[in-house]
Amino acid sequence: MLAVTVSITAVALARKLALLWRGMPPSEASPPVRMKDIARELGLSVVTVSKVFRGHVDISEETRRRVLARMEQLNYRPNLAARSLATGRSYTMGFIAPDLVHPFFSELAKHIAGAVRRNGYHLLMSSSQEEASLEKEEIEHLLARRVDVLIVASSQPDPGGLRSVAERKTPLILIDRRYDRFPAHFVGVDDVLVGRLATQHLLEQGCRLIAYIGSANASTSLGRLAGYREVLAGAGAGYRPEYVATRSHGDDVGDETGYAAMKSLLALRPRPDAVFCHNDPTAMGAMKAILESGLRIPADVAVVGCGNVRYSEFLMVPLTSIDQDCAGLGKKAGRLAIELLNRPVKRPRTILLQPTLIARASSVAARF
Amino acid sequence: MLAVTVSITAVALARKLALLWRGMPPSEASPPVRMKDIARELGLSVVTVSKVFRGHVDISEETRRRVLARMEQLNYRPNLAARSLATGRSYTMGFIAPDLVHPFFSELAKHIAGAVRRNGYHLLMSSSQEEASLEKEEIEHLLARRVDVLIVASSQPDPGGLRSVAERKTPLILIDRRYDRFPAHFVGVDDVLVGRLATQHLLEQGCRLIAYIGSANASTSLGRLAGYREVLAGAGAGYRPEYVATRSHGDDVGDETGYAAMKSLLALRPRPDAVFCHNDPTAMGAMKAILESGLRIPADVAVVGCGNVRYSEFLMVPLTSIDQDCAGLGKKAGRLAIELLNRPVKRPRTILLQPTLIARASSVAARF
DNA sequence: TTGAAAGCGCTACCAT
DNA sequence: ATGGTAGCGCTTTCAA
Repeated sequence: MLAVTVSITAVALARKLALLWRGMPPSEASPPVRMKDIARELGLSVVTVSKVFRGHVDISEETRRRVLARMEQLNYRPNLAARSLATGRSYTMGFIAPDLVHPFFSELAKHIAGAVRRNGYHLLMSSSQEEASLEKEEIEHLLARRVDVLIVASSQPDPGGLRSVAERKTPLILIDRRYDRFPAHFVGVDDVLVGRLATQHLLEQGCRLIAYIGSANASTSLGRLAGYREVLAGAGAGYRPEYVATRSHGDDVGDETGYAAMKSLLALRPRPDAVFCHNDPTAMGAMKAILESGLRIPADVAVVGCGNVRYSEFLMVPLTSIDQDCAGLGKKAGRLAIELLNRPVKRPRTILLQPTLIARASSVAARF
Repeated sequence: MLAVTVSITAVALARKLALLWRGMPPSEASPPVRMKDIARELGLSVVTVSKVFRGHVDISEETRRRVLARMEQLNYRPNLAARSLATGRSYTMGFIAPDLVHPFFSELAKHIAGAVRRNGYHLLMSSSQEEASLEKEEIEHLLARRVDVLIVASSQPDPGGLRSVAERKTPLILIDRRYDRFPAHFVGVDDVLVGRLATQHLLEQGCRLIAYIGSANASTSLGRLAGYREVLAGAGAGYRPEYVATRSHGDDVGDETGYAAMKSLLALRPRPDAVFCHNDPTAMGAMKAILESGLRIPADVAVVGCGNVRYSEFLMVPLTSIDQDCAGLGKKAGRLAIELLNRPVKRPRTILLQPTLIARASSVAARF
């Protein structure tokens, strides 16, 4: 009997080694270790093993040691599907952005992920391509996956589409873009201030005919527009509706939108001598349009963007931009998310970070 | 009895409406609908409901209709944790890249996600920050989550770190970066050809002293270097080791690496009259260094990057770059991943796409 | 300090 | 065509 066992084992081992030798994985990998396996080996119950794993206190030091040691050896990893089913938590958060290739949102994703990582949380990310319907679909998809928290930089024109989420028990955190009087947590910057900073800066550079390129979809764009108008009004510089370009079509490609919008603005008389763009990709497109028209930046037209995206300084003309502290936003959102897992659902919290202007060549001393 | 029931329902409804009215979510959302609920309502068994949901054939048209109708009404969503536990699949794939803010990789992620989306798959994404140890950690993390497929743009200096993955049953797809004689699927471009295209192009522009900036970590960089050397040798243009800069430290910030490397290269005599950078962020850094030194692009130094990243044309000087068909890579990888879910594990497949050169101002007619 | 039992929601297998 | 039974691997509750 023993001989037979040995010989079978030997054959199996030989086969395995042969496969490894040829650089191939074994045809049948050993199935993952389960608590049951460890329990049986150590003559304990599954419950005890589970308790040790979760750091429960009513376990003797001796037992704990043995279990942990064995887990280490076998490289035990809990089956999260099983755990999810039992606990009702997925240890997963959803993050939806209009465009994950836009450096602002990918940077955001990176920092959120970093903030929740230590708590064993992973991010399921989706891109809505700046389309409200796709966003709704993705929200449903993530909700079906039972994400524990949903973080959304929303593309909904109004909060109606998010209403159904708010009605479920999954906590919802809006980031960057928000809706007034909508019962969800919010992490972002003061967009009106963003608009003020940018416009004020352009005025200080001597610009007088300041245009704005925004998007009709995004709340951020509206806030920035408000700040822009406010400062213009205060300066007596006059607000001209024709200097404001806000497209409503889904622009997950801000650069193209910015290019087209700037082309139109440049055709106006008097021609604008500055443009404030509601995000950096849009500003890139605008800069391209300006240079193509044979005009100089900032001498003929000064440009200010927003987001202070990673590659801003490598653009045609280094881009002045409003920094939104992307890293800060991500971290705050991540921390808030973790907090919401345990705390009872309190009233919506709003976290606002301060935007700051980073001056670069695209605007500095435009008129001098 | 009926009266009582009605009154309870009415009270509950009123409470719910009151809450909605105030714009707040109901304090306790109704728990998700389960197959059990639908089965009970319709006087069927859970099994039948399950079969309908999964499009099984042995179901009467009548039953199917009723079940689907009810599911629609109740907006039924399966509990994926339960399904995972029962099937052993997570309906999730892992994607690890050196840097998800790098537009090349975020674009890749976007297309992979798009390709697997219709199959009900979501992507768990992680960034390894170009560090081998972090990558290993993330791999373990994703494996613990039982992702069904793992797609990795690896930062390992050698495949040793991936060996343990290859030995498990989770299919592994390497993307962009690969290792010779390593038993994993691969989707990428022919990197030697990339190097040839870039170098050949620069020679054709009249450049003779062509430098290379790469990374010691990435297989891609080595392949491109090989192509570069090959062409230089063939042209009798001579290969000068001092013109090759490959840093080994983790450069998830290619732009800084490129900047520093270019600074050194510019100090050489004779000074290079062209530089081929193994990716676009590196090229951005290099361009900055060149312009800062008061030199012109391409007249003094021509630049070619690789990746043809979304914003390449908006840079200081529109950047000539080797396009790797990012969208194609993503789609191919996604399709392969789906295929691997069902097919038995066959021998590693290699999918190579053709790179193409996109000429822009940073290199064109450099010497004329 | 330990563990038996029950159950999370779904699917696989095999009867009927 | 339909459904009963038996899990999947883990946590929760409560008894020992």
